[in-house]
Amino acid sequence: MTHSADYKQLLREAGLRVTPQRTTIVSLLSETDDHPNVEDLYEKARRLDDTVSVATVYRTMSVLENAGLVRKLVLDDAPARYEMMPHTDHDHLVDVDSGDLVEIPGIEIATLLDRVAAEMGYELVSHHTVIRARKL
Amino acid sequence: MTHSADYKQLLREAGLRVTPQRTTIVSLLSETDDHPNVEDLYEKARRLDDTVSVATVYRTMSVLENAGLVRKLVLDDAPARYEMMPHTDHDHLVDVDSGDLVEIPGIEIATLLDRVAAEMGYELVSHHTVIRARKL
DNA sequence: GATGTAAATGCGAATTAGTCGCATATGTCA
DNA sequence: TGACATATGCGACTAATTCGCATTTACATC
Repeated sequence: MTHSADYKQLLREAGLRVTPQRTTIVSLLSETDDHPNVEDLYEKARRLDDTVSVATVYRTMSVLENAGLVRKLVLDDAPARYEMMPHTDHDHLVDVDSGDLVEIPGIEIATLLDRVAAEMGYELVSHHTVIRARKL
Repeated sequence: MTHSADYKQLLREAGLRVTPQRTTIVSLLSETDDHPNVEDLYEKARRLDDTVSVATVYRTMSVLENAGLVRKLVLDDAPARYEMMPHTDHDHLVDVDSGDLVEIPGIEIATLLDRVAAEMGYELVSHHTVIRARKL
């Protein structure tokens, strides 16, 4: 359990205003293993601070995403999920039977996409890879 | 310009009922280079056949997708776009400055993802890769 | 610490993309 | 041709997200 001062620091360093709502949201997202959506975050945040509104969760996620602190995972037929910007780059795999979302470790995919973009005359800004798969 | 009988055939072979609306939609989608969304398709279809409704376009896209005739491209912050299922597999690159969507040719990406899934004990069902990039 | 100001928040209303229920129309198969 | 399942149009509905606006708050400056 990291001290909340760390999360405040994180916000400050990103040039963002430090509000209790943002601090709460960042700490929740930092200290979870899964990939919550806005509703999940809203409910958890509510328990810690009953002033936070859904609108703020949405706005905060957008701010954090723009600041490069969080990553938004857009799925086919479910609300977007979020994770703190991973230090170790990874992509995602959705188990089509269970709906589970698991991380694909490694930089292999990113490396390839980087090269592919370059070959097409582009500089890669970001990428989004979701594999849908079934357990063997 | 392909004869509409071909599109009817395509539907029939997929085990789907051949309706004028479906034929119109398939022909529009087959004969375009870009990746239209439902609204685009609806407007174009309307011009050819003023009975078609938005609901039918949505339903048709869903039917075609399930039948494996069409591929749905889910984007970050825009309505889904569609393309006829490509014979040559490819992924997509969005130019972040212009919003253009271009195709990434080749099977390199698919091959890698296939291998990655297998290494994790999964069989790949489908994948979705969108690169956001900027012209060099 | 007090204070001015831009930015953040809560609330509920609005918007957007997509789905659904139902009555009617139509494709398909015998 | 007739029967029946399926597709369609329409408008109502839902879910996810955004927005407008009045109020509050963070933070730079004094």
